[in-house]
Amino acid sequence: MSSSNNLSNDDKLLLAAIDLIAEKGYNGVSTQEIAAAAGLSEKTLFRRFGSKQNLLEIAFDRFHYAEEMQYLFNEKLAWELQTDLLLISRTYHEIMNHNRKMIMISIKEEGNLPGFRERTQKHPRQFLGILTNYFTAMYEKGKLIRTDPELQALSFMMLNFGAFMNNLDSNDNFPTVCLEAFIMESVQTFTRALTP
Amino acid sequence: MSSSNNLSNDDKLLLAAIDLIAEKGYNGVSTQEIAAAAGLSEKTLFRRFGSKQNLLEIAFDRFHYAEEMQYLFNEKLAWELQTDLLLISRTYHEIMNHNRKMIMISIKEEGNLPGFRERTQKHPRQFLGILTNYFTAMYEKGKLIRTDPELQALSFMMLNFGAFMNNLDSNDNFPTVCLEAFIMESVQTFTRALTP
DNA sequence: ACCAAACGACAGTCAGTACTGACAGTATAT
DNA sequence: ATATACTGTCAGTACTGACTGTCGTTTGGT
Repeated sequence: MSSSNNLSNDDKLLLAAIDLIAEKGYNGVSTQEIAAAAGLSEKTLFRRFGSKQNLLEIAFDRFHYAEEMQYLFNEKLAWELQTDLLLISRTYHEIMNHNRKMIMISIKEEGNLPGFRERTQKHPRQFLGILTNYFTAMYEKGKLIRTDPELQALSFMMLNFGAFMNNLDSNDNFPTVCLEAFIMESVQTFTRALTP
Repeated sequence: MSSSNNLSNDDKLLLAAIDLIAEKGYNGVSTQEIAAAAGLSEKTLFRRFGSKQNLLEIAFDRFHYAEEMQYLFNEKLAWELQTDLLLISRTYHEIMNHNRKMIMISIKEEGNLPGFRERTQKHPRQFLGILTNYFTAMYEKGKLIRTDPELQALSFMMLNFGAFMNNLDSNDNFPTVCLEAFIMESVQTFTRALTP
């Protein structure tokens, strides 16, 4: 009745693992808890995944959304700074938010489970590359002042990364600031700074 | 020979605890490891601190540097955007870097040991307040365009916060970008955007 | 109805961990 | 020398956590 989702038992376990490990850390959560949160027995957990570590590993691969965003830019860009930066900023937060639990895990567990950090940082790297190319192209079109495009791209990313990290624990640390207002203000700042 | 620092035994334990917990997390480190890293016996650890949790608690209070920065601004500000933002940015990174281990702990252990997060966020909050006031004052002096000073201050902080978080694990994730160049570029961006 | 695959309940193994107690060693101050 | 205030060693307790084996029960497909 209550836990009659149409999820497979495997997915229930994987999602429960992600939830709990993101919250309490890998060493802060027991296989009992994970199984209980999934509404299944601990035995099933080990039958299906063999070990706790393998459970997390598979969970990570299964639910780490790695959508390609290359096309998103090539198709949708208007080559007008303000609207493009808005699109980029929103897309960034969308993707990061989609993977927020994985990012939380990769940050917390970087000392214990090596290799996770790299996976969650594919997107940011890709973003940085795309954004750098975008700035370069905009400069060549005469729509941007002369700057170091990579440093500029990094600045814009760090700004959004900082905002994302600040909202990660969802109990907003800095009061009364909604993300949308923040995005619009910061995009306007960069637009004003970079237009010739 | 090797571990003949002139630190007290208590401080050796506290510093070892901070090092290891920041790296592996509270549940990822045993009291044995901490004592061994301090070059002391586990028994001494418990004799002096009673419990593992109390050890961390005291370590946090003892080595969480809470320097007052209010004066730093009131005294040193030149009321000229670029130089002031540079000062603010560098001061921010200095303080955050000084407390990097504590911040790491507070992020990793937020789900397990409540109350630590708040302590490490006193500085950021104070920073935000001061910076907001600064922007307001600068606007009244006619040296700033009209914007929401709090949002603007938040943007500037988030940018630096993002850069700090990105460098936290010290194996720089985004290649070949030194902090100083980043600071100068981002300050220039904000200066250009905010001067009338 | 029947079979096979998956599941749960239970007991149990084994290593690790926070923490304690008893006893002995070492330095310094008087 | 003696007291004091520290230490380290070692054995041990109580508990938890990852993981396994057994067996009976459930479930879905034919």
